[in-house]
Amino acid sequence: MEKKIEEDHHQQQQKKEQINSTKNTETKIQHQEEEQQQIFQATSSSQMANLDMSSDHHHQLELAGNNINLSSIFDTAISSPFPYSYFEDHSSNNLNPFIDLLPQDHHQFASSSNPSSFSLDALPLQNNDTNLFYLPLSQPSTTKGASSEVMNKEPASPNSTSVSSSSKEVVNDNTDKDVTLKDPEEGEQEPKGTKPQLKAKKKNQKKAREARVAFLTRSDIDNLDDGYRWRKYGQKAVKNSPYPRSYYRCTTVGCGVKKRVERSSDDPYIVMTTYEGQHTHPFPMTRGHLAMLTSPILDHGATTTSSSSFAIPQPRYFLTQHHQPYSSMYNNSLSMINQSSSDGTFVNPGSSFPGFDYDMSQASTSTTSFIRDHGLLQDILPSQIRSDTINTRTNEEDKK
DNA sequence: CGGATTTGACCTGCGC
DNA sequence: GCGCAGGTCAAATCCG
Repeated sequence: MEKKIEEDHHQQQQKKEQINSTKNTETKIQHQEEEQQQIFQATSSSQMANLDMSSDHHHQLELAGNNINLSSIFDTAISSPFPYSYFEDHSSNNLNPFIDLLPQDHHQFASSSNPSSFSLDALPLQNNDTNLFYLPLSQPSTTKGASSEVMNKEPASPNSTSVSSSSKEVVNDNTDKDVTLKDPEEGEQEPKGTKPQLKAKKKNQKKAREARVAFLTRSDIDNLDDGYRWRKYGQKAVKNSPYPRSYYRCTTVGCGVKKRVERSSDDPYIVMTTYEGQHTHPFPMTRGHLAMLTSPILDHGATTTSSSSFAIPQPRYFLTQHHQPYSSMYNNSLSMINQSSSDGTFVNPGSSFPGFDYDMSQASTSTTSFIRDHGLLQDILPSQIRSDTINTRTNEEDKK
């Protein structure tokens, strides 16, 4: 076992070195662009990337319409192109089909005539037949240990809520396989029954999979701090991947939210975090989590009263390295795909954003409240941005 | 000592 | 029916 871990680690190191050497040049150019700190203004949102879940065999990401405006998907302040994208295989069979898509040719995007208008219209849909969704993403940092870059960006405007805004509503998927979520009311409080009892219960239980949200994060750290407390309850080797998948549950009593964390086999820098379910409790934010909430920070004064905001999983590095340069912090890009039900519909995060539902309605305003606290945030954000966001208070803050 | 993590066993669903 | 892979359980272990 230990031997295997060592081998895996060695492989990882080798991969990283490869990455370092091959991307070094691109990264330099990237940094120059990043220094400009181009913030992409969010625009309208009415479309959403849609994972076609009508079949477990589908490994396709559909676009809810042909003219997807990327900002309507991510609705985020984007300071650099995305080098990677992530589409979770809803069948949970294999992430690799999506991982295979990760490294993208982002030249086309980079050469877009208007760097500040980040639209999917300009993005190559390299496979029209399957409606594969390609997002050019930013370059990775390459320094081991200090390269906890979050690729995810929070939506700049909750109004358009990144991953949201579908014309379709989520429906319970009773036909989907895997995952049977406990009733949040039962949650972890439920006394464990005997195995036959559990078995019977599982049999009788209608399986309704919660929508999922997947984050793609560039980090050396597996366990990204998203502000919630998680307890690891399992780990499994993933087929065709040297990296295991870890399973976590929210430790809050009665909250049945789960998350899976795994590292891309193709790019060991990439950590895929998939959330499932909705928190039934307030966001347990602490000072240290200020850094996670980039949405209002980047919100350019846009209203923060709409339905969605969420906590992006962040490497702990960011939560502890308070002097992380702003540029590097926001150079990172986001890839977040809302998961749909197996019937092909997809979630409107505005109303039910898995794992973040509570936050959506609260954090969208509450996050700004935390910005009033200039404590850690001061170390992270430029004063200009802070000043844009410190004017609102929320009920949640008042509670504290 | 209590909570968190590890890890092998077990369960379930799916494809062949 | 069998094998495989994903997901979960729970006892053992670790750790602060």
